[in-house]
Amino acid sequence: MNSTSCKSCPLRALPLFTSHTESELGFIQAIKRDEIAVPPEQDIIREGQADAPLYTLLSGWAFRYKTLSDGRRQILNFLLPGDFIGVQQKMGDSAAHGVQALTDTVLCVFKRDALWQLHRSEPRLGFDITWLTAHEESLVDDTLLSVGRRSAEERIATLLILLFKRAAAMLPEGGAQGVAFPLTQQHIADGLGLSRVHANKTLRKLEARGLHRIEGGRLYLLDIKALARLADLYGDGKPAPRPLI
Amino acid sequence: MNSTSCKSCPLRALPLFTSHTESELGFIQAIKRDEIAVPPEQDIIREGQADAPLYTLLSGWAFRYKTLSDGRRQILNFLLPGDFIGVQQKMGDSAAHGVQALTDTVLCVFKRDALWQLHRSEPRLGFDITWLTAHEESLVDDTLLSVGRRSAEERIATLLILLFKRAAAMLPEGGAQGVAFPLTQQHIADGLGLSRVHANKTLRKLEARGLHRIEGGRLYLLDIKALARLADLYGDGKPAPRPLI
DNA sequence: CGACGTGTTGATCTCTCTCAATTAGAGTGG
DNA sequence: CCACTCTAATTGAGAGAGATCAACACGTCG
Repeated sequence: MNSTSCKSCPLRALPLFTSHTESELGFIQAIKRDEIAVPPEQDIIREGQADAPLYTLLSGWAFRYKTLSDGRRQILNFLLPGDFIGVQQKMGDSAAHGVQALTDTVLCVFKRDALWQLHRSEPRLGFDITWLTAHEESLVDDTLLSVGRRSAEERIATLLILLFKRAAAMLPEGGAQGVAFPLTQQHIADGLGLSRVHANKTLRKLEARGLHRIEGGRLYLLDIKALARLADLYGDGKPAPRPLI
Repeated sequence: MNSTSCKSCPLRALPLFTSHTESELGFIQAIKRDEIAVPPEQDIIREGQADAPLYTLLSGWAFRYKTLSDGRRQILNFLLPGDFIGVQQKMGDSAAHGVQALTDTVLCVFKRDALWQLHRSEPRLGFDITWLTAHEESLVDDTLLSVGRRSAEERIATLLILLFKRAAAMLPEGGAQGVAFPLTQQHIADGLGLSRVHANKTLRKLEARGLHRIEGGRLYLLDIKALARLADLYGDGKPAPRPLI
């Protein structure tokens, strides 16, 4: 069901994406194996799964996670269209984390050794991928800072701002009238190292203060200044100016 | 002071490192700019620093960290010889995290655009680097799981085991008679999202139970089984077998 | 209509933080 | 060799953020 051609990939229209040469596009098309749809709740990669293929998220949301044997789950980061899935595992190795669809998703499937092929014959794409990988790491870094050092209120504020920005960046532009927001409170809790109950109480507290609103599967930021102050973010997530005392 | 030649790099002797062709070694040598020594406590890269070069840690320990404007600090991961420093930041961008030396360290310095040069002319090295980057991310993933979902005892047990393994892997082989361990309790606390006081109390509790000992800057694991049970690690960090209920 | 998942809310409980004070060790200078 | 200093490690006490437990509301779905 190799339906979409890479040349007409909808993601290419987004401002985030670098332009590709004909050769690069041709190469991508050549290593693309399939295109699959995955419904919400379903695992794209199971924890410990061996030899998972390489994917690209074409549409929908997903998340990476790890669990402990007694069921405690930590969401490592959320995946939006354009993100890679499965770069982490070395060839022939098993996955150290699971990946699960959050909404209805469509994925492009690549052979596992595509990564090496790509580095060899299209070094510029290879370079892009190491950069994307490094960038995904920086998202995890941000979450680790939150979970390790921010209070529940601060964590929620941080998550709302960062997810809003990522979701808004996928939009055609225009009205900051809220973005689609498919997370349940359980996902928020698991992403921030909180209990479901406490995540709920904190969300309600911020909502009552008029900082944001989540309704009908959409997220509206009503007081970005206040949220950013809570999150200790300056500008757009640039590192904070450090007072010397 | 370009003292060490890449050909005789001490790191190459380690079993962890893949062998390189003459061409690859020559290339690395060619982009290597310098070799510098950094004393403990000193920043290798400051948070927010623009245009930091690319480094490789030749000897000693370091760590990546982020701080909030009021001083709260989270250590993202620890760096041991062979690790890369500074791949995360895009060219011309500022560093999203700081890097600080933990012991006396020696670093190889590379031009910032070495990364692209390398991808273009030595794709196999480029591939290695994306894999190394992905691997570093998986270390952060592990820590995030700890900080988000493990109790203080479990976090400490996990950290001790994982650091022990990494440090031991650098050793010539032989006696598991403990490894050099340069972290203060403050570092442990900042790496696990705990307060210094609580990290201390938890360490003492585990030590009193005979699980480990830290003495004279060395770490000894006295009851790895018990530590691994606490950490919920099976074998060597493989994902836990999931009970279906 | 009952079952189920998600969201709410209140009442405890407890793990971890903060505050404070003390001890131990390493380094310095006289 | 000994006072003096500084930092890291300890330990106890009290406070608090967030967890757990328990009910209940609401919407969806078979």
